[in-house]
Amino acid sequence: MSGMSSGVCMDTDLSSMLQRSSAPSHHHPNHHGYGPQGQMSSLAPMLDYSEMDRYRSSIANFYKTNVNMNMNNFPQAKLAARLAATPIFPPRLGAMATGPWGCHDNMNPAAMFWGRPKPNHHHGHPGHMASAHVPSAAMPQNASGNGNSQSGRADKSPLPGSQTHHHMAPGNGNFLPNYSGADCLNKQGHAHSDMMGLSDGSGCNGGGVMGGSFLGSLGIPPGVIVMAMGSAGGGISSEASSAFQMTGGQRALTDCQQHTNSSPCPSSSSPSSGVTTGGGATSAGGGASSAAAKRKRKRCGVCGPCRRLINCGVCSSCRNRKTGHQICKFRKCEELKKKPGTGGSLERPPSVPAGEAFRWFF
DNA sequence: CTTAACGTCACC
DNA sequence: GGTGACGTTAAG
Repeated sequence: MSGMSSGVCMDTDLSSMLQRSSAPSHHHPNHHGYGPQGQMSSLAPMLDYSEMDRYRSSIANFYKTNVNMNMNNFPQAKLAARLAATPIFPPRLGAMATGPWGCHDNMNPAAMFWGRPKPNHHHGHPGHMASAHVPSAAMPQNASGNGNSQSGRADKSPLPGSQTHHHMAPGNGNFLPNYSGADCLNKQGHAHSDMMGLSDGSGCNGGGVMGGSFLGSLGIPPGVIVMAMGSAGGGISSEASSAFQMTGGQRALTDCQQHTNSSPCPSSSSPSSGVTTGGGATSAGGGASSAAAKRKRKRCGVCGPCRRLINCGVCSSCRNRKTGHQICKFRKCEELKKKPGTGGSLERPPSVPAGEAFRWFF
């Protein structure tokens, strides 16, 4: 963990910008008028969208420029740059700039590009969590300031700037307002108890993981996202699919997402899914032999780490990607961490009950 | 026991 | 072929 707390204090233009402009949501949702159920009784007056637009432009620009240095190492950064300029989510949906830690102090541009919406009160705890407060700029409405070619995409958003959608992320950005509750917020937010956002999010239903990501800011349970994205026919799918592939176009979430017509990810038995936990459905030949079955397991796709979309950029696996050949430690599937033999036939983490995802969503 | 490195596989 | 990721194993 040493790497986590050290050397992650950003002193970049971005951070300074954020510190200056971003309101330090001080982790107490209620301070912002959020009801315990995520209702923002009085948020609107607190949001200054002109400011948000300003930040958005800044962020878009930031990623288009500064992040380039890390593009190679962090493909996500590319996406971040793109997303910073591409409104795949409804305008004012509430953007995200929380780092993978779901909290502050991750300086890796690639590792911090999703986040929470910027609470707009310019007072509070300036030193605290300010650095990660990339404002909602990550989800521009039109990225006007950058000559961005996709600036008009906001119109395509499936959820047009509805006031009912733009306030997903109270305070600390781990928000899942309606189903996680203040308890969760408190747990993950201020206390930093879930800085890594691993599946141990227990009461928070894994919110920590997605909480650090843009999905979390949708206020939709992680398990639902995949389905929602895919099934949203007229929805976020096209751009969102890119977002989901930010892990390098690999398998984690994209596995789920690719099967939009079938069952949702967690329990998907889709042939090519590979999300068959412990089901060695991987071998191309379909050898189906037990040996082949345990030959190479795949990520469950539903546990906290699996739902994490971005590499931390600081763990040994990330740092030694070339030699280590390992996935980011914080994205390492919980299932794969277990011994193959150990009856850990856990289909999904306790936090993601089988049918719950649908219930959440509907 | 944990971690890092290597071999190998899977996907593009 | 490049890249990401899992399995294995050696080192600490």
